Amino acid sequence: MAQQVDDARRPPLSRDRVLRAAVALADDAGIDSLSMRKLAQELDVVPMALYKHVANKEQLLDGMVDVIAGEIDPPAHDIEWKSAVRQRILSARRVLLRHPWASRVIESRTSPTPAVLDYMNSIVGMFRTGGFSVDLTHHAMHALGSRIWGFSQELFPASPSPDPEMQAAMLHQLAARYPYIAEIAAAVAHDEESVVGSGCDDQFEFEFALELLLDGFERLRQHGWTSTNQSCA
Amino acid sequence: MAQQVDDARRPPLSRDRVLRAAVALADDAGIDSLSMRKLAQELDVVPMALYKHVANKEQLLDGMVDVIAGEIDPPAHDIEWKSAVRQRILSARRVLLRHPWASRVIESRTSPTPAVLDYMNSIVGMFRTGGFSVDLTHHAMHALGSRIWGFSQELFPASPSPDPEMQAAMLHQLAARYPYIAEIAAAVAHDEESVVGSGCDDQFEFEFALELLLDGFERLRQHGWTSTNQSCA
DNA sequence: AGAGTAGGGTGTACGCCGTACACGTGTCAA
DNA sequence: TTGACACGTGTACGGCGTACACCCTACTCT
Repeated sequence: MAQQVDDARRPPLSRDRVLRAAVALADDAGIDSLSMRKLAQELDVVPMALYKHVANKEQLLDGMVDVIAGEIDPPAHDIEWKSAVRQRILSARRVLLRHPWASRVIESRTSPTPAVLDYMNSIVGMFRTGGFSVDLTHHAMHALGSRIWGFSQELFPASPSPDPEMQAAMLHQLAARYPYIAEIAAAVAHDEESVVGSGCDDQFEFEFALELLLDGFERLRQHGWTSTNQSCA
Repeated sequence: MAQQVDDARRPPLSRDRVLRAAVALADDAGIDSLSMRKLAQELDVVPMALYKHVANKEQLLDGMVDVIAGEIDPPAHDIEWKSAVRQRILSARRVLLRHPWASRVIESRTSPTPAVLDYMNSIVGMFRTGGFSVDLTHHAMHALGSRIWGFSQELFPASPSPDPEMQAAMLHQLAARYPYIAEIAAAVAHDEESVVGSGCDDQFEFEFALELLLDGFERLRQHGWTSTNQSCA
């Protein structure tokens, strides 16, 4: 009876509802705030109830990755391999920008889920139908690494820039010990005056590296590269 | 008095001793087993004693990264930029292979420590003295991303391969849903018969991608690439 | 010589976390 | 009617990071 009253307020749990709530919570509050207890609270349920739908927290995270993998645009057909790959990867990137926690979670996964395999399989397929050997495709996939997901490791994760004066002072201090880094920081700071934003243009950086790799792949393919007969130049 | 007896058995704590013990513990037991409590136990000390030497666990991890950054070989001089960069990065890679936990910790750091800045500064310097513009150097650094540290994101982190029969069965099942992935898996499995190891040759994969990027940088430099005048081909 | 002070190890306690386990309770099949 | 099953509940355990109050020692200053 009491449960029925509850049921009126909240639909019954399901694996899907749990996963979607988890994604929403991570989006809103950050991945560090995602605990089984908080998630349960969000769903108006006692923590242990979740364990009827996911085996443990690891599997919850796996499921969350699956959910967002499903948000990536379906693969395009009938276009040349490079555009197809780029398009798919940039779509993945858009998804990951909507879910900033996802990159860290993807990195931490220890074995791929079906949705992840589907995604990777489709990209491998693009190389293969684009005329790449199994060998070269294999190494290209490794070379792409996490870039397949549309993110690259940020070395300095966008420090919040204080007022310009402060910034100039810090730059000066930086220059004493790290002259080369300071040089770049200065150039970036200067660019900012024309472009908006508080750091590097991440999208540009990402696409720059992606094109560099794709062009490299193309060149190797044209030269009939194989791993036993290396001629990178 | 009691403390003096203790002192005979264990030297006094220091930031350095704490950090080294933390690195050793992470090496031996894995980063997941590294807790302030376990570390304190290892040092024969009460957990809170650590907090006189590191502000909190985050700073402990920062310090650990600094320790291993110090293990990277010093930069070489008087050789062309590409060899210098490659050499330094491969040295970093060797360090990281000795400390398998380090890549995950590095990724999780939120602001760079001095030793990290030193390392990055030296690599930036190699590009600059090698004739790269500030602009191109900047983007090259981003393109390298975590590869600067000698690791790349592994998408499938080396699943433990069971007996060959089992493996063949799994491959067959894989082929039904993920034909392209299976194709690669089959090729890798075949290679294994001649080469030892239970998966891809990580070192080869790493160097393949590194050379691809370095060659790409070189080509852009020769063509006088700038970010406002893009001609990647 | 005595008082004061700073540095560094200790003990206790709090509020989080993931989750094992035993227990309802509602639904449906036999 | 009875039993099985699915699923939400309640309690409890052992771990975590760390705040805070406390010593005890060594050293400085008068």
